[in-house]
Amino acid sequence: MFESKQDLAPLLLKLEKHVSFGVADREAFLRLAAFRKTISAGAYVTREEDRVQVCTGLLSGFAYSHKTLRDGSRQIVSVHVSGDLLNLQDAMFGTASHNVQIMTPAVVASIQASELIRIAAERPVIQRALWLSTLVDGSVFSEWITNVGRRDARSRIAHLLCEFAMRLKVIGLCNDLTYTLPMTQVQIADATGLTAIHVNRTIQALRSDGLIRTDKRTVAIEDWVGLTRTAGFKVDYLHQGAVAA
Amino acid sequence: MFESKQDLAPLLLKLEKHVSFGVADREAFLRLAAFRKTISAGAYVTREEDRVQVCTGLLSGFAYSHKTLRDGSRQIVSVHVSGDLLNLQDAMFGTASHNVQIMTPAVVASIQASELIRIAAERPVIQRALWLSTLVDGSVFSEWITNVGRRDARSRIAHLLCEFAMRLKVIGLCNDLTYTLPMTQVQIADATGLTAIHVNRTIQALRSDGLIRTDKRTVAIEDWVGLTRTAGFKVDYLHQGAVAA
DNA sequence: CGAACTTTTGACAAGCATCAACACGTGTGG
DNA sequence: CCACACGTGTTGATGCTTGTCAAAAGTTCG
Repeated sequence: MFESKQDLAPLLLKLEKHVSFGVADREAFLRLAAFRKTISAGAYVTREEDRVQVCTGLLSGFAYSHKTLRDGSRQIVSVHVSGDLLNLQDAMFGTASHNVQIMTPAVVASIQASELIRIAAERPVIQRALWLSTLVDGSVFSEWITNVGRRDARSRIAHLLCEFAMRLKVIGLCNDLTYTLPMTQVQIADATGLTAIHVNRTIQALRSDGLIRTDKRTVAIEDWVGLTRTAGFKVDYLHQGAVAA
Repeated sequence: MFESKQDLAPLLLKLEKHVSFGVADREAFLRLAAFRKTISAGAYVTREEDRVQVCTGLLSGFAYSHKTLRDGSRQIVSVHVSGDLLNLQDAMFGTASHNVQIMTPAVVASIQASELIRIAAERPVIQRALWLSTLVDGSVFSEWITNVGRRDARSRIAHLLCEFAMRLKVIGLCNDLTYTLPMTQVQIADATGLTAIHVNRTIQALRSDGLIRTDKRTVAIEDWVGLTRTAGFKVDYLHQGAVAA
C-alpha cells in the first residue's frame, strides 16, 4: 500500500524545524515511496545486528532504542516520538547496533534506505535537515550520558520527566505540564540505569514532595521550577528553537 | 597564519572513511581557510553556553567534551583523537551545550562555521561525510550510555580501554595492543561515572587479573580476549569499516 | 474470569562513594 | 638550587545509595 502525500507530514514537520525547505524539496520528500504500517506494542522494528535496508519513520505512537548486555540487562538509549526517524543510523550503515522496539501501538512509514540516500544526495537541503536532526540526537545522547553517569536516582528521573514534558509539548502532547507517559517503571529503570524497584520508590518520593502527581500513565508536573531544579534541567540541549545560519 | 594544503589532511582522512571524495571535493576541502594553533593541555576550546562561530578540528593530540553539574561534578561525554572535529554540533547550532577542553598539548585548525556550512551546502559529498561522521558519533554515544548505565565499574573501565585500543589503532597510535592513554584516573572517573578512588582500585584489579599492564601513561593489554569479555565489548558500534552504499 | 503484567512493600546485601591521609613526581619561584 | 605547591596515584576505614530477593496487591486484556 503506497500512500498519499500527507502521510509523511509528521516527518517533514520535524525535519523542517532546523532547515526551511523549498517547495520542490518538500514535494520531493512527500513523494518518497513509503510503506505504511500499523504496529502493536512490543514489536521490533530492527534487532541488534540485523541487516537493515529500510528506514522507518514514526508517524504516531512511541518507540525506543535499546541495547542488551550479555547478562540480560538492558539499556534504553533513546525514546522516539512521532516525527522521529527510528533507525536512520542503521539504515545508513546497513546494519543495526541496537534494537528498536515499539512502545505503544504505532503507525510507521517504511522508506527504502536507498531512496533516502538518493534523495539526500540529490537535495542538499534535505541532507542538511537529516544531518542537523542527527546532530540534535547527539546532543540528547550527551545529556543522557550525563544523566546516568553523574546524577542520583532522584535527579535522573526528574530529568527524564522534564525532557519528556518539553519534547511532548512541541508535538502537542503536553498541555498544562500534563502528559501521558507511555513508559512502564521497568522501562524508566532501563532508561535511567536503575532498577524498577528503586524507580518506584523514587517516584513515590517525587510525589510526596509535591513535585509531580501521577494517575495511571498520566504525569502531571505540579512544581515545574522545583522539578527542573532537582533535575538540573537546562532545556538548551534539546535544540527546540530555530537554528542559526 | 593561513596554512598550506596538507594541514587539514588528518580531518580529510577521517571524513573519507565512509565516503570517497572526488578530486574537486578533496581540493575544495583542503582549500578551506584554516587558522592553525598549538594549544597547551587544559585549555578550553569552547565553554558551555558560549556563542560559537568557529569549528575546531584536532590535527594532533587529544581533547575531550564534558558537562558540568551544579554540584561541581563533571561528566566526560566524549574523547577526541586527531582527525576529529571537536565542536561540530556547537558550530552548526551557534551555541555550545558542553565544554570542549584540550587533554594533551595539541595542534588544532580553526575553520569559520560559515565556511563549513557553505562548503557543505555546495558539495553534497562533503555534507554526506560530515553527516555520517555525526552518525558514528551518535553510535558511540549510545554505547557510552550503556556503559555508564548498565555495566559495573570493572566492565566500564575495561570497555573504555578496549574502545581506545581500537580507535587509536586506526590512527596508528596503538601497536601490539599497547598505547599511551592520555587520561588521568580522575578523567577516567569522569568518563565512566565513577570516583577516581574506585577507578584506581578497579584498575589495580584489572592488572592483578593479568588483563592489562600499565606503566606511567602507557597501557598494554595482556589478554585482549579476556578484556573484551569482561567489558562486553563488541567493536561494530565504532563503524570503523567501510560503509554500504 | 483468569493469566500476565505492573506497581508496591519489606528485609537485607553489596558496590561504590566519602573522608582522610600519605607517597611520588614535576614544575616553579624565591 | 632548594623549598614548596600542586597534581596524580595509592591506601584504609566507614557509610550510604542502590541492588537483590521475595511476595502481595492492583491493573489490563484476551
